[in-house]
Amino acid sequence: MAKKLSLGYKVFLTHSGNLNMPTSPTPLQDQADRFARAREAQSVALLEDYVELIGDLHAELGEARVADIAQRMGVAQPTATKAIARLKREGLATSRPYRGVFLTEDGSAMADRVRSRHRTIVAFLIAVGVPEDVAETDAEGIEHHVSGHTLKAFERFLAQRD
Amino acid sequence: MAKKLSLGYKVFLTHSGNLNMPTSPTPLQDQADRFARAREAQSVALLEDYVELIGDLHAELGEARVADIAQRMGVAQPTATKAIARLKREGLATSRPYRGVFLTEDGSAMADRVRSRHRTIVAFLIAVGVPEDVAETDAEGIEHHVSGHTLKAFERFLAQRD
DNA sequence: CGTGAAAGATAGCCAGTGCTATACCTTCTG
DNA sequence: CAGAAGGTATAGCACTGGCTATCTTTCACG
Ligand SMILES: [Mn+2]
Ligand SMILES: [Mn+2]
Ligand SMILES: [Mn+2]
Ligand SMILES: [Mn+2]
Repeated sequence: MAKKLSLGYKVFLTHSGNLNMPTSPTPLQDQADRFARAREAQSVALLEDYVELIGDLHAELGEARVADIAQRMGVAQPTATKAIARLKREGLATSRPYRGVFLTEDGSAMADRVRSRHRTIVAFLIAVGVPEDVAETDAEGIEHHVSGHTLKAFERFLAQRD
Repeated sequence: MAKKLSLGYKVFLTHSGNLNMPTSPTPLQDQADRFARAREAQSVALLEDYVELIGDLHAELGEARVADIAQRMGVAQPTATKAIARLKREGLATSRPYRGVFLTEDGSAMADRVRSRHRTIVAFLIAVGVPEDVAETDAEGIEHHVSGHTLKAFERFLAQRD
């Protein structure tokens, strides 16, 4: 810690902005936990995007080939292969060499969940005045950091707006 | 590519995000560009969080020590040291061994921008019905993926709501 | 003052996610 | 039905961002 100061109250230092709120100490640990959660979300983000995309490809083309996955993700083919290896390791997908990629039950469930969330967020952004293409771009990153609680709030907003 | 399908327009797909030009929809490339942008946002996210935090620490304690940075980020001290090395490499911060970390003009500007955006997003989430602590957590990840366009939409919403 | 505890730097490990180059397998086509 | 073409796997490199262990420096206090 910086200096010693009278210590003891440092435990109650609140995060950046507030300074105006009266109560809620927001201990140091809370902020660290938030960063940890964001890091965790990030580590899951790639899995989510791949799984959603593989589901899309099956729906559109009847199969998900590595080359298509790589092209749509905007990465080189070996990068996609490596990501698919991780999906398999985590029980989200299977694949037979030179044959394509398939989602497991878990992977399929994740894909549905992720796709639904993606659509809600895009619809919500458009509803608050963001142009569709911008909404689509921002949603691709935002989606991985929106909690169930926030997602519900977005859905409420969309429902009430009509 | 899987199957042959219509192809033919694939020849015109250009790499990299030229964006802004109204010509040709080419949805395939668009999606790849969106993923690329999300990846880019992620690579900047850590810098943004550190820079904002260093600014906060200077405001609260008069200095930013590595131990404080590490504690608030929820990482081990060498991890913070390594991140600070990257900040220095990118011209956002300086530091003197065993002394503390200081933001450059660029770093300071980024901190202000990032802090303002962070607050706007938290306020916006609260305004649509997300509890404060959840808003604070989700914002920590979301903030790095919100474009200027979307941020403006959030600000409009906050202004009109009253 | 001197010194020990705390802060910071450094070394080295690991996993993840990019990349290129190249070898291998399948498929299409003449 | 033999290649050629193209899709896929593999090897190997770079960089980021975690970690622990350990060494060095600073500074507060006895
Ligand atoms: Mn995404
Ligand atoms: Mn998505
Ligand atoms: Mn953040
Ligand atoms: Mn923030």
